[in-house]
Amino acid sequence: MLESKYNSKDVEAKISEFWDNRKDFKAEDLSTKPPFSVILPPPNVTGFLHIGHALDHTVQDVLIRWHRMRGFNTLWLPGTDHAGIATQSVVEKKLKKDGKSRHDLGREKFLEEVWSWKEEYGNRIVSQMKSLGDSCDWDRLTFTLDDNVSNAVRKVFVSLYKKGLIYKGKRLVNWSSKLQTAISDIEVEYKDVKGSLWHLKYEVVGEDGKFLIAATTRPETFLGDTAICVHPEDERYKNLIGKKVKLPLTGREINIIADEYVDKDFGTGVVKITPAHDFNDYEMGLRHNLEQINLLNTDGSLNENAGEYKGLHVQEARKKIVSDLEEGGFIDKIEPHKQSVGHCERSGVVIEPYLSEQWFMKMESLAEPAKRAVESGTTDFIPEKWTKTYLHWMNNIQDWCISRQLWWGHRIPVFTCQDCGEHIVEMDDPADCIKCGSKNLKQDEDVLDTWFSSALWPFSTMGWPEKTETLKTFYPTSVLVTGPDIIFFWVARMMMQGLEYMKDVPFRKVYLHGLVRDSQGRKMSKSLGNSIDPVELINDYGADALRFTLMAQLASGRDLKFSTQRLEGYRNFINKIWNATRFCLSLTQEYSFKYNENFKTDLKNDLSAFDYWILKKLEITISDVHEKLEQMRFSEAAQSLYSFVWNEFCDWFLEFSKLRVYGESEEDRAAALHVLHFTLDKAVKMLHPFTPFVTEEIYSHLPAKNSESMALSQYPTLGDLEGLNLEETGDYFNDVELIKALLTAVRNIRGENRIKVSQALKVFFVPKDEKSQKAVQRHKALLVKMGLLSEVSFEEPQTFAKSAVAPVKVEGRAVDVIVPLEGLVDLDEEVQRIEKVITKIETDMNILNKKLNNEKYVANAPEDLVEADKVLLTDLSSKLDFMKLHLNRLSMNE
RNA sequence: GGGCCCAUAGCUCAGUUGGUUAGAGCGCUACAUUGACAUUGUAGAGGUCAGCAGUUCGAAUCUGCUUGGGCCCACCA
Repeated sequence: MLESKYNSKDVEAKISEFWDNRKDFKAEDLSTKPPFSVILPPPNVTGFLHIGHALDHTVQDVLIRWHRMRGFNTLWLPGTDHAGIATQSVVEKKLKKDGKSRHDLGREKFLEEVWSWKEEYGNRIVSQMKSLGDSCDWDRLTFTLDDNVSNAVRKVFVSLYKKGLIYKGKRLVNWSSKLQTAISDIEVEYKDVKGSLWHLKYEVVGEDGKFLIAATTRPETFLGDTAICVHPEDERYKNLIGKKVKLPLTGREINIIADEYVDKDFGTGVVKITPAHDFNDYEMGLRHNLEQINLLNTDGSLNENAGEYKGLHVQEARKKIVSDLEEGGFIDKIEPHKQSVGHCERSGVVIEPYLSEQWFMKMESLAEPAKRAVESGTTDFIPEKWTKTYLHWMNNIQDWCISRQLWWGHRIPVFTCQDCGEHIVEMDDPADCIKCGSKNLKQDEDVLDTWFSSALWPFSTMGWPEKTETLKTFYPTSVLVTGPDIIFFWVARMMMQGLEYMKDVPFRKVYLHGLVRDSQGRKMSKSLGNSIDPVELINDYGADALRFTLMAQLASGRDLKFSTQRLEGYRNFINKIWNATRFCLSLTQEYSFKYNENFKTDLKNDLSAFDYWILKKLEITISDVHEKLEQMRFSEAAQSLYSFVWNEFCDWFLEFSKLRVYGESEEDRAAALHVLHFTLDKAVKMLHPFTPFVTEEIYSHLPAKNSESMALSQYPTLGDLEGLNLEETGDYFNDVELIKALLTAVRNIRGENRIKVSQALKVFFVPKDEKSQKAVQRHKALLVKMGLLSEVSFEEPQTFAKSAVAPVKVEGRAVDVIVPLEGLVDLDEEVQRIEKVITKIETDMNILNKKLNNEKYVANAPEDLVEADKVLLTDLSSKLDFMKLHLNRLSMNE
């Protein structure tokens, strides 16, 4: 027997072990089944699972499990990422505690350290993914530094190099002085910062006492100025072009040049030019052939070009230089200034434009096909709005700085001849120079940006460059599930490389979900301390509850605020399913019931109308869930299942069934138990992609099971209901709806009049037509029992002066419910209740009347709509009459 | 500066192509609870769908403007 409370920990442990011992989730390279494939965005190998992963993975797992159960040959390919910067930083931090740096160890020793770190923590995230229930093909788990991936990386690098798409250049790049490496444009995060605008005075040579004033936000860079620039048409300065100015403090002379880049109307109309430390100035420097004076060391301190300021860090140097400038009278004024400053996404430090030799990838030609693929709909973005973001970036694409001054990653496979300077880029490490034959070769020290290997992920993980069966079967993948924050970093680059090397897009659809925020809508971050640990949540509430919560909250790609209250609610839902199962199983045991899977519903007994009813509801739910999942409307699919299980199956059907199961008729008991189990089985199967653990456990106890694992059983389809004779449900279905409405009406009267449930009532159900008559007669016993009534009568009462009433109408059936209240309650309550009902009816009728009196509405609206309104109006009006009559009687009686 | 998104019950949100008499969960109130479940049951209260204007027979839904909030891109020293 099952425990009365669902114990998620025990069940999850048990199911995990069950899965571990089987190979249920293996994809088949050769199969006649239709393929469905997803690559898992590889998380940082030494990282923790965070709530964003939980969402991302649940979406994928729902899709994967759903397809697997529908007979697809599914591949969910898992992997982990070496995450160059992040991982290297962690290990360096650890070394620092022992007072060591990576340079103390040397490259080889250091890499050994990182590998052992990876060995120690690399499994952590994988087991966290498993505890979430990720049904990946774990045998295919790939790490970005695995040989086959590294091989693909080298192959692509060599190929792009030979095509001339990878080149080396001395350029201004974004430099993180903390990480001491170049980073790419998209790794720079711009933030608004309050700063100052210093107006510096440059003395014009030969014009006694005349100064040009140029403003700057970074005064320390004046040491690297190699020109002063004005607009060629600026009357104020036109005559000075070609002359020289003296740099403050140092007195070094630089030219006054003219360029249209300068905005005459901004500030003084004079700009200082520092080609080695500003991107615009760099361009200008190239145009005017200016000298580039680099002031910085790699750690962000000033170098020998800064003279006496050498060794100071930028921030300190700025203070000192400003005070020196002020002292020397070189500052005209200082204004407060708000500007946006680039920060290193990873380390948070201010990015310095820094002149250095780096490797770059030309992007324009690669971007072209990637752009077209999305424009033409070969790959679709969901939601569609991200298409714009993607295309905008593609249209303005810049060359990508792919080299990083790190050790952890794919080392750039370029060998340079130390004698003749030739670059050798081949698949195998060269022994000697192809040009001069020298053996004095040296491999580039840098590694590739982590995203370089990520860009190849969809095919490198499938065995490329070999023409593997995996690639044939599963490429392109069906859908990529990820967050919109990595459209540029990852999605766009996979599109480009996939098209370049596989000649096809890497995925047919890109589903972009929102961010998981805290309950106040703030981004989760370490510094705010508002991060939610999914592992903790799984421990406290169960993986199923967490998954269902995420799915129920995930709508139309917007961000979701995570609320523990909702999580609790869905934990309760899991428990509800558990207990419904417990109930069914206890009955099975009690009555030694044997499930026959070929059972048929049959109207041998009036009570089997309920079977028709729940099966019809099941049918509706099956097609609804299918439709919603097909459209990736996860919250709606979840909602549909939730209300079917709780509000239809548990609230009504189980209750109806009790009467039948505990009744005399063995035949009816068997019928009820069959439908109970049948419906439960289908419901639980439909839930399985969302809540794999509890459903798998339940399944193992069900008599109706037809495969060892629910994960491999068949997802419910409408076909499952064929042969159950559901065609005739119409009447029975609505009969049950009527019974439900009648019970609700009685409960309503009880509730509003505060009549205790222990107080049995006599009730008059007065049917208004033959169908209602039949339905009420048939289910009299049930109405008495479930309505907790003492007696039911179908005659109009002699006097219903002191009665509560409710007219009930359902799909062509109408019954007046009359409950005598004599001696039970204060009639005022009932008067109030009736008055409220009357007001509501009147408002509704007003709206309808207004509509129907509007000739244009009647003329323009679809006929059936108008017709429905007319019927509704008639109904309301008779209802109103009934209520008014009753109200009169109640009042007369006072 | 350019672009995108959001605003619906006290809270968190659903609401597909305009046709509703605007929904759910939580919370709240009242009552109940010996045979699945207190992680429960039954019932109730609660909304001028941010504001204004427009299109339409009809607007939470479409358009424009306003207000408030969020995100992305660009980077004028």
